[in-house]
Amino acid sequence: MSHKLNQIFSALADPTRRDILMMLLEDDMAVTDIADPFDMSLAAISKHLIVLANAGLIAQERRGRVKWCKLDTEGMNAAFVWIQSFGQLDPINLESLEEFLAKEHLLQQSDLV
Amino acid sequence: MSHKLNQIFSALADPTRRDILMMLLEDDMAVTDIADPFDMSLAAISKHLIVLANAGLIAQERRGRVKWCKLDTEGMNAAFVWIQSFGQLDPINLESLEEFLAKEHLLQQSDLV
DNA sequence: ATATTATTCAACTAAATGGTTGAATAAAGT
DNA sequence: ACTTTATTCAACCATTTAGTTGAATAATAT
Repeated sequence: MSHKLNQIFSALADPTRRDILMMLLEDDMAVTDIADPFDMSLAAISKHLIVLANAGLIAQERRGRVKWCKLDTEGMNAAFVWIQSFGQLDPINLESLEEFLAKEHLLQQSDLV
Repeated sequence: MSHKLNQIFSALADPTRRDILMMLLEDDMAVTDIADPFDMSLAAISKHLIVLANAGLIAQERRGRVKWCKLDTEGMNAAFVWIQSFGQLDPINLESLEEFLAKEHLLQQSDLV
């Protein structure tokens, strides 16, 4: 588990990789198209994609000669959950929010983190 | 801004540093006390703390010969906000949660992200 | 069959990272 | 004054990382 968080956070630490994730929010993309806007070799982008895939931040599927890349929520979720469980967050205090919602029976316990 | 996210995520990518942050959830601590449970030199921990401080994840204040370390929410919040703004998250859909709470007037708009 | 397109592999390089040790600094206690 | 305690600095080392280039593989198009 922890070693996956290592991979996830370290994948997110690179601005090129964060940019790629943002691009994939729009739509699934082929490797070449992802590489296009970057001032960097295709091989470099290919490596970045492998890092993202190993972290569970994207999924890749080969169709013909094209390898399609799409977001995988697993990695991002793991990061989100860790930070969330850490608490101490200004914008929304999730701990108390969860407590509140649980009390109000607005959501089932199982729906919460 | 982006360069701060680099520092934050890269700081979070190391398990020792994540452990340190968890320890600081309990209470503020001196460098030596933080180092104690780790099978690692004091100097190594000192470096980890500098990385955490540069990322805005902890704040350090020297009092006498002791340097006290405490959590700084700034870094964690920045990471949280980035992931949040990214959307696509399973466990709690914050967008709709915010909308819901706003509608219900349970929280003021200004309390939300 | 041949050329083009999509992607990765392999070998290399420069820089960053995470650790070590021993010495240095600085404050407090005796 | 001297010693102990708290922390960092400096120099070093091994490993990882992010990039490069050129060749290799594999599928599609002509």
